[in-house]
Amino acid sequence: MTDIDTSPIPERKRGSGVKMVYDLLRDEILDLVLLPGSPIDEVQLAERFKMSRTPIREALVRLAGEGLIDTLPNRSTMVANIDFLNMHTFFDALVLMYRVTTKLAAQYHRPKDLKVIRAHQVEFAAAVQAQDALAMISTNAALHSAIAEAGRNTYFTGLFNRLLDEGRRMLRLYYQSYDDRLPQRFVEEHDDIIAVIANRDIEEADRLAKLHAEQIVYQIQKLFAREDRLDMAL
Amino acid sequence: MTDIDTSPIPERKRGSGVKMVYDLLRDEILDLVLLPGSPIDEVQLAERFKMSRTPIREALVRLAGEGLIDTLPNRSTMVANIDFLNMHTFFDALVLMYRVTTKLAAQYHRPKDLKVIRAHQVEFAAAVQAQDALAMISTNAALHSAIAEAGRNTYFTGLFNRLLDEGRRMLRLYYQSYDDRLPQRFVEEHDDIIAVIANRDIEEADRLAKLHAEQIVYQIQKLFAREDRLDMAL
DNA sequence: TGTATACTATTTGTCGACAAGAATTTTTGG
DNA sequence: CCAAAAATTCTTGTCGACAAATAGTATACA
Repeated sequence: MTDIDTSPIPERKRGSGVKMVYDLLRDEILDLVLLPGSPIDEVQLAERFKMSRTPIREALVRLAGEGLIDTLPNRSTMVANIDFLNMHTFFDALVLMYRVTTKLAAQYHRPKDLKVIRAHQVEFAAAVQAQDALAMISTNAALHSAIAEAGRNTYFTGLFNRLLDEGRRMLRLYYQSYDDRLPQRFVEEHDDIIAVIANRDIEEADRLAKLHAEQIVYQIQKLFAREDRLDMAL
Repeated sequence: MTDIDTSPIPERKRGSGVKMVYDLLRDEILDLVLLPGSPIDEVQLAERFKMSRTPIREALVRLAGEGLIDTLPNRSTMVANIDFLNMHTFFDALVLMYRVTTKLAAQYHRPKDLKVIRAHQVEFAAAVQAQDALAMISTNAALHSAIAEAGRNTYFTGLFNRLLDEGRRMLRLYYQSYDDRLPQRFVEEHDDIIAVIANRDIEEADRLAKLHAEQIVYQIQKLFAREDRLDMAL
């Protein structure tokens, strides 16, 4: 008697395939499992997910739309590179979105939003406590994304989430070593920001968000500068 | 001798089909040739463009990514509706992008950018002179898009262009009659804005852009209010 | 007559295959 | 031995067809 392929879960629901591939590839790109510049092979993915190339390609088109992969016509497609030369444009956009989303959250949030926001803040504090740099990045992003949601402007949340994703990718490059940690100060700043949102103090929300964002940008730049020096030493 | 199908241009270059369908559908949606809510039939499009459904679907996925069409899983796909209820979020985003892109243009523009910007302004002035409302909309969008390009921040230009597209769609709804015209004042405001950009006066660029944007928003809201009254009269 | 069920039809999601371009290797000519 | 041309391999873009899901229609039953 020969072995019969008793595939555990060969049945996929119609239409779920694209989303599964999209989500997984997206995570792998943002977590740097797939490094920037590495090629993406449709056939390989088709084999890996046990499906035809058609849904794979649809997922890739979506990712290309978000700028996570680059597609050269009739040629290879690869994970988008990180543009370190124009980093300041990223920081400009990030700071502005921090400010405007926090401001709008102070203006339009509902009681239920605060519960969600505070839950994320608890997780962020725990990550800082545990000195888990990677967890800090993701919980910080989740917290600010929740604040943006409370502002209820899809145009801003859309751009902001995109920026947070891109930031997650950049920081992964530098936090590989796990030996860095964001200062406790950020936890307190978050608490202050949440407080002014709850108080609906719009001007103060803008001011604190600006300071907070600039602190984070400064922190990142300091990190990059240190790495640059290490690179030069080699 | 029977008629032979001497199709004029049956040959399409490999890979050009998707872009062609995407561009054309995009224009038709933004120009309201395809009205919001109207269904999109893949098979019909495939026949119309004389190609298989695969490239059609790829174009549709891209359009969905930009929010121009809505896709219900396993069901119909249709042109995205315009969200009149949350119009203020659109205006918020539009005003902010007007400001920040103008500001960055004052900061980072190069001589060549000004030439392009001024050319667009000439076209806008001509449209106002000709009292061609539709041309005013598109030339105004082109002008501000060019200003944004001079600011050299892809995150902002991306969101801004998206907003301008959405605005183009909204205004088409109200400018069908061709009997409206933007005031000459906007031409002068544009001239002032271009002047401060050329002078690299960042603060003044922000101030003028804010005033200009709020004027435009006010104009649009006035237009909508009038239409609402007409609707109610029916 | 109204409602629930079965059937049909339309539309979408997926598949395997083929063909066009580009990259790579092999062959040919100097 | 090297360079240009030819052949091959490999990947992508497109196609026609099939199958699943849903909508619409007809039928059966109370």
